[in-house]
Amino acid sequence: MLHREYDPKDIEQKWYDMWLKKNYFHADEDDSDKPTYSIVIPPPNVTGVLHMGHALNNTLQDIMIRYKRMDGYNALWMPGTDHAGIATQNVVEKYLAGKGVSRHDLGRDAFIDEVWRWREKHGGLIIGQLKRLGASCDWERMRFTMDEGLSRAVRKVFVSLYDEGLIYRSDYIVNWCPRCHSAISDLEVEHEEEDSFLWHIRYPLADGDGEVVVATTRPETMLGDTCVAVNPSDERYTDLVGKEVVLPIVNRRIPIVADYVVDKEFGTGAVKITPAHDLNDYEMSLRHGLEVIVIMDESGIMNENAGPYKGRDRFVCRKDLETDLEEQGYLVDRTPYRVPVGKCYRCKSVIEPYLSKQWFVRTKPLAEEAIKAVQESRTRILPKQWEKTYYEWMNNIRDWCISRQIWWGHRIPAWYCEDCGEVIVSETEPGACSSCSSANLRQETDVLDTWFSSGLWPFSTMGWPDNTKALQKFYPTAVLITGFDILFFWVARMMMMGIKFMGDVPFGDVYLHALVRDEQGQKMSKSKGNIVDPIDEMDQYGADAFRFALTAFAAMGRDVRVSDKRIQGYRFFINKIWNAGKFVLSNIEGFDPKSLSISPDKLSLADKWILTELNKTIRDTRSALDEYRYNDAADNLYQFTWHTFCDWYIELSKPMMNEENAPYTRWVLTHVYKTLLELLHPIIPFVSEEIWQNLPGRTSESIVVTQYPQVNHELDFPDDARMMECLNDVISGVRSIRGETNIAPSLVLDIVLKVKSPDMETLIGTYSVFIRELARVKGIVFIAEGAPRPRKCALAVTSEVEVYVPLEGVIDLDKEKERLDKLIAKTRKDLEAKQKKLENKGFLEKAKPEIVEEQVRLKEELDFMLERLLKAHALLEG
RNA sequence: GGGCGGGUAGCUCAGUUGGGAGAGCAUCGGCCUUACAAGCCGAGGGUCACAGGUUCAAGCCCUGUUCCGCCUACCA
Repeated sequence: MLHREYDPKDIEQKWYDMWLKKNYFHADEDDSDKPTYSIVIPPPNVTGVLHMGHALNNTLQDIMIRYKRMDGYNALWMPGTDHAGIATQNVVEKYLAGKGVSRHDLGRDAFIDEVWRWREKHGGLIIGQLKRLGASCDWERMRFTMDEGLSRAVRKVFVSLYDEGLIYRSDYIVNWCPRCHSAISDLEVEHEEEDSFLWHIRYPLADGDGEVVVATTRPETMLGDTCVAVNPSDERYTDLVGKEVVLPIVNRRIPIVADYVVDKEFGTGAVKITPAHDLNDYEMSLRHGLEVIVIMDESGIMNENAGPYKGRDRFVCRKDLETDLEEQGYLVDRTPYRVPVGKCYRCKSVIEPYLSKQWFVRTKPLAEEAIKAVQESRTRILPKQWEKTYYEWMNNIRDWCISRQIWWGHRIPAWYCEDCGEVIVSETEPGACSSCSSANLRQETDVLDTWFSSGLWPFSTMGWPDNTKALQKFYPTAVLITGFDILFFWVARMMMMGIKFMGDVPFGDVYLHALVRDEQGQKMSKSKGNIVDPIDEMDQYGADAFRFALTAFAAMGRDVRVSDKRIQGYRFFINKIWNAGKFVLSNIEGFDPKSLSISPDKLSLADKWILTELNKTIRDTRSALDEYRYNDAADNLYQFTWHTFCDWYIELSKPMMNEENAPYTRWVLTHVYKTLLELLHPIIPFVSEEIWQNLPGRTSESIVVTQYPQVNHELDFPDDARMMECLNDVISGVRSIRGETNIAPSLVLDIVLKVKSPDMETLIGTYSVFIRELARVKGIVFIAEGAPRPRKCALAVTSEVEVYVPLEGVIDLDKEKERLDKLIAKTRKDLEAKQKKLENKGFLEKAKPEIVEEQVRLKEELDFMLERLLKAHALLEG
């Protein structure tokens, strides 16, 4: 029996524990009977806590996995966490700072030990939260990107790409975060426009008179200038090319060169070139063989090359330099200017383009294959509009900087020979130099970008590089479900790596869901203070209501806005389901559905109707889930549960409970409700299980492993369903009259029905109990089609029936007139539009015949209604 | 600069080959009808951003305008 009131706290933990105990979530690679369905989880940061994005993402995955598991698939959901290099290192460093210790105090090995300890202590948090949400991952397969197995995969891939020349080490301008003390990839830089200035600075010619004025947004970099460039076709400067200017303050002589990339229109048409601190400038320096001068250290502090500014922070230097330039007459102008500023996505520090030696992946050849895979539909990207974005990025892909100057991560498997300088890249530590046999080797201290290891996730988690049974069984995965924000970071890289090392795409579908925003559509962030905590939501409304809300929000390709109000609305929905369960259970005590054999002749019209509606819901829900139309699935189920099953069928079933066919009603009631719970289970696992376990006629021990509902063609009665709709229309008609003319609900009415055919009269006669109970009617009198209409009645017209409610002594005549006036006006309007359409020759000639036919039918219906309404109105007067 | 998405009821949003404008919440009126007042019954409310075009027919397709949001970019 169910508790009187639904309380999520009573049931969620209980069932999750049971599911784990029964090992339902485990997918067996030796099971050869079932078709396979697999998903790998986007691994959350090991130090992270569950946020709304995770909640949405994992709810959507869980829905697919539970659906497929119930539907007979060998369904694997591979779980795990990501070591999140920079993020985790930052967290642990902050923790240590609280104790007054820096990572340098500890040293590399001790610090890494500290991070592992941190992970032991806090790494399980988010996993527990996923369980709270109901995630049905195969937990015994839990992986971590720093596990020995996955680390082996990383080394193998690195060495293999290096041997092929697809990984190389080179000096290049990278995005340097002076706070993280590391290079980061292009993707990890966030661009923002900020108010700043454009400085115009005078560079005097070295010999004789004259000067060149350059414009810059970063004046401090002039300390590292090694030339001034102009466009070769710029006549203003033709004579100056080849001459030298003197760099103010530092008094270095630098040449004026001509280069085609210089924009004549911008500023003065002359640009200062700082090869060590700007990508364009660096590339230009290669073309012209220029000197390269690094003027800052790794913390963004000016170094000895900055002369008098040595030791000052880069922004302090900018200010001081400006003052000095002005005092010495070099500053020509300073105008307000919007500049794009790159910031570290982790710590928001301003990124410094910085010349350093880094490791890169040559991505072009990998990207080509990844593009082809999507073009050939071996992988589908959904919603489709993201395909273009994917192509765009892949086509313009730049080499990927994979080295990070931090400690927490996969250490790059490269060693340098201290004697001969040879670089040895190897999966295992080499004993001696491959070139000179020296044992004097030093390992690379850099670690790899975290995304390098996540890029291998779909196969490294399954045991690669060993050719495991899991790989054979579950690779490629069916779908990757993730947020669009990591399409490049992660999805693109998995595509490249999967194709390269497995020879096959990592997933058949990529479903990209939207980002979760707050009610105002703002991105959630700690600084804005608009974070909605999923755990709070679950505490307040229960995991099921929360999941259902997320599912209903997840319209394809749209932002997801969380609204407390809506989540609460779905909490009420769960409550509705619960109460319906109480109703069902209280009416089937001692009833055994298996004792009955169901045949159509035993079923009432209402039974046939609800069974037909159920089939439709099964069809719609399945196709919605198959196509990742989550909100459609949720909406369909919501509509059917509340407004079809509860509002109508349960009410219809009440009077049937006392009839002789009551057992069949009980059967249908139980069957429909049980099926409904099964349809809902992937979305609301806990409450569906709780109620389902109380129902009779179960054939498995848990809803988790019961067959997902299939359309039952033997219990499909579309014609009967239409008849039932007619009856419902009569009920609605009476209710509408009641509502609008202020008839007291306690007043039981007599009505007169005028029907089109004797068949209809028989049908209504047979099921008049429905009308009597649901519309609160006592006497029903039928009159024939040709008979005179009763006077002084309110009228409701349906497509098949005219419903007369005698007014005298019952209702307000004027109210009814008003009501009819409104109806007449509306019907007239509809009719006019319809008529116009049907008088249009073009329509009759060109529209599809079935469309025309339909329009004619609708027009006739409107004609019929209007005529009745007008007559009723006239009769009111009499 | 390039690309993408959006502007539909007071609010938040659905609307799948072009063919009767929808939901939830809010609002108004009436109900303790024995599963549920976290509920039931009834009702009101929209020139589908704007302007053109294609079509017999446009919220939906095309063009332009405008306003928002996001992604991307080496114009100092």
